[in-house]
Amino acid sequence: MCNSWSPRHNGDIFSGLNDGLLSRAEALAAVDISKHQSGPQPGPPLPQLKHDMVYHHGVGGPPPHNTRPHQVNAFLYAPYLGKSFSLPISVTGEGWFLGEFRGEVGRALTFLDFNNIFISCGVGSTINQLQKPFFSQMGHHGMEGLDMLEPSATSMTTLAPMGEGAPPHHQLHGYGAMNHVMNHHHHTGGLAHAPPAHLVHPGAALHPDTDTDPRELEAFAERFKQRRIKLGVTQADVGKALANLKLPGVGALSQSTICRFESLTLSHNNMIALKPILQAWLEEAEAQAKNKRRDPDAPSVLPAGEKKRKRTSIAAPEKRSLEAYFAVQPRPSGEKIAAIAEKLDLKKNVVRVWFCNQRQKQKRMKFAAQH
DNA sequence: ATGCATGAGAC
DNA sequence: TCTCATGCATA
Repeated sequence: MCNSWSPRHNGDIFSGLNDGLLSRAEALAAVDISKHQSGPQPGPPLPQLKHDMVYHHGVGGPPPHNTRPHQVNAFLYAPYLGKSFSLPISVTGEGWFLGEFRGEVGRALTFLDFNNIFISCGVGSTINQLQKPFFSQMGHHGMEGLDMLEPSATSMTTLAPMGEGAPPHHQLHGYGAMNHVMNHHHHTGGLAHAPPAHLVHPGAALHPDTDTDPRELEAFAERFKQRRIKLGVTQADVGKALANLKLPGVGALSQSTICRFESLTLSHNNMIALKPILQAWLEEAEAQAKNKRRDPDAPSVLPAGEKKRKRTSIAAPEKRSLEAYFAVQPRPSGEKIAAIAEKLDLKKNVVRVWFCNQRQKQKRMKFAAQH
């Protein structure tokens, strides 16, 4: 297949682009036809490919037809992210669209969309044909105008992820460096930090290395869930029961938190702080179960419904734009947040909170990724 | 299970 | 104004 694509040598793809194109293009996609090695190309640094990507190019099949889409494995380079990706794209006479859209790649691409980027295919005869915005064929409204929100376009060719002088922030150190920062109290349960060792259940491990080890936490979380289920207790039940443990400074928790603990979607520090508490509950619960002593449950009187919080829902197109911008600048200034909010017709606070939550999520993901 | 929100405390 | 631990509401 792909005959009409006369596979040119990949090595020249980047250097072959003229300055005009380079200055404007924020991402380059070089079609990596099956015969080609899908590995890094000379020129920009080429990070490893994400493992969560799926490679399924329809190569080897019938020759390309103008009207029938065919898939090729594209090599995409996103300068802003300083990363490269390889992914399958479908090509038609009209243009092309993604074959995969998720994870980091998805973000990179929405990022491209956000900036109204044009992807260039490294195959001579079809470059023009492929120079179309990703989403113009996906029913996505254009993002024209948002470019004004972008960080200085001059550094666009920089390979390192950048963004309006955002400080290094040492966040790459993951949670290791944050273990000492977990010292603030909290309004809800006072669980913000790990309880003093002497308050921890006797059976709890006290050795830092043991309590802190991500793998140990993971193992415990799984054990916890299984035993919890065996006890016939729901996540919400556990949360409430925690208050009955009478551990100093330990109050109830929500189903959300218990769920997140079990699914390891809390921050590392949070996991460490909660582990001994949940472990204490688990052991107590199993002890009571053994004694055949079941609590008739508490009355739990719902304090007359009042302030019903309303959860705003951000529509997919807007969300893609936010993700796009996030990929470029995870920490936009207040002004930019306002600008983004206006462009997307969202409340500024909604946008601000979205970025906050996104950062939290990203931290978790990064941590999980390296463990 | 997860998206959006809140609030205390740290910058 | 941000981070972080959490929670409410909902898909």
